[in-house]
Amino acid sequence: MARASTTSDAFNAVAEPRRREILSYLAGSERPVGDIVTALGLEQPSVSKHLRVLRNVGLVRMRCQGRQKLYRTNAEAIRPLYEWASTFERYWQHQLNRVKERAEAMVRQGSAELKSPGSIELQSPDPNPKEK
Amino acid sequence: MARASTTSDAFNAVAEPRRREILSYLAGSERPVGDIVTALGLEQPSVSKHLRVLRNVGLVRMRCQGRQKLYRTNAEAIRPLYEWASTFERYWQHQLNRVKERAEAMVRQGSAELKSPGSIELQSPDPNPKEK
DNA sequence: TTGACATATGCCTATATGGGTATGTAATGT
DNA sequence: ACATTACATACCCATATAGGCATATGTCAA
Repeated sequence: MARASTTSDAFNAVAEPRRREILSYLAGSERPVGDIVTALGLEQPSVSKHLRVLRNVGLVRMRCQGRQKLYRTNAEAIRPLYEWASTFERYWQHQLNRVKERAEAMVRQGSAELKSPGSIELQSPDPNPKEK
Repeated sequence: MARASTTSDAFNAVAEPRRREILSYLAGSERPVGDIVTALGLEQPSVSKHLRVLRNVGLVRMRCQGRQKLYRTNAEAIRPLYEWASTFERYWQHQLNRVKERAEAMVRQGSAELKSPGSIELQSPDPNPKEK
């Protein structure tokens, strides 16, 4: 079978970069579709489709006002993502400690294996370092 | 064009439910592929492919040990998701306050529009309530 | 070397998508 | 009524899957 439908859940809906941009843009204040089109530089039908997906999973709410439709992001629907990610918080804290400890140990024994003890790379570590 | 590649970033990789399961399973301790297969009840080639995707975006690390390969989730790579989601934290708190205020106002004036003031639905609100 | 075990890849298929373009529809203006 | 504005849909197409199955690769054991 193919990939799961983007309309299935927030995780899939948010996997699309443009939809994340839309969500950020619509956070805080409601806006008509046209504003999104000009703000993000996308084609109008494209925006409509993304909004459709976002609406289906509850990530945005819509309200009609005359001939325009005002959208705003429903932040509440992002919470499940937040909670899932925070499940791993304790683990990345562990990793932080492990790295720090190893770094300090190396510094103590004057090892040159660590290039710059003051700027330990944590944001984008090498995906697959040779361990041992 | 089609949807963005799942190997492009963590958001896409995590959109797949099975991959989320794998990440949870591999959080905390490293495990050989076989364990994942039996634990999650997936086909071995399927697991290998998911691991490949997860590795490409840095969500898991791999280490060889004899004829097995030990995988563990790299929690650090989940942080960007966490941070993105937490961007919306202030908004869902706003919504919380708004709902609470309305609820309290209704309770004060004895309105019956709110069925049960004590259990305000926040987790899965109606995606598109008729506003006005 | 031969064989068993642990994983990774290759290949094929059905499907879901996102972009682009054209068109449908509803609301407002003249 | 007619034109215009603001969106939503329909349709077509190229593409990236994910699943299932067969097979290749790498490692250890006898």
